Amino acid sequence: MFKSQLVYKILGFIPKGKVLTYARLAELAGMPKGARAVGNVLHKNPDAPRVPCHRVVASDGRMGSNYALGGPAEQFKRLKEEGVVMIGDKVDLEKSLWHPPENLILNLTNL
DNA sequence: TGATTGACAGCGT
DNA sequence: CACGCTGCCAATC
Repeated sequence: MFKSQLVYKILGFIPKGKVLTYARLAELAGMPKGARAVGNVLHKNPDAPRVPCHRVVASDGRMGSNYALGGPAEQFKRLKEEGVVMIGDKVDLEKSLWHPPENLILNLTNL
């Protein structure tokens, strides 16, 4: 059972206009220190089309460098269109960082 | 089975 | 404030 699957699932739960950092995503996936692992998993990204990776940003609020859908500019534009608050060329994590509901966390734990 | 990789995070300089 | 080094985890070769 690959944890990546759980990561993808969580990504699917992220509402429009909100983003999640790799660290937070990793934490939700059960890897408190596995931000890198998450990145690696997404890098392979066997389910690229069904995974909104553009809603995943780094802890600084910046997006991934080797983004696969068309580059950072594309991701940036898309986030902006979704309603994500941007500060310069970064994301305002204070306002656009998704706060996952507890029931969802319990659900993930149950998985 | 073991070693290396890779879309990161955090702290120090 | 910007840049660099180290630590971590899972997936892949």
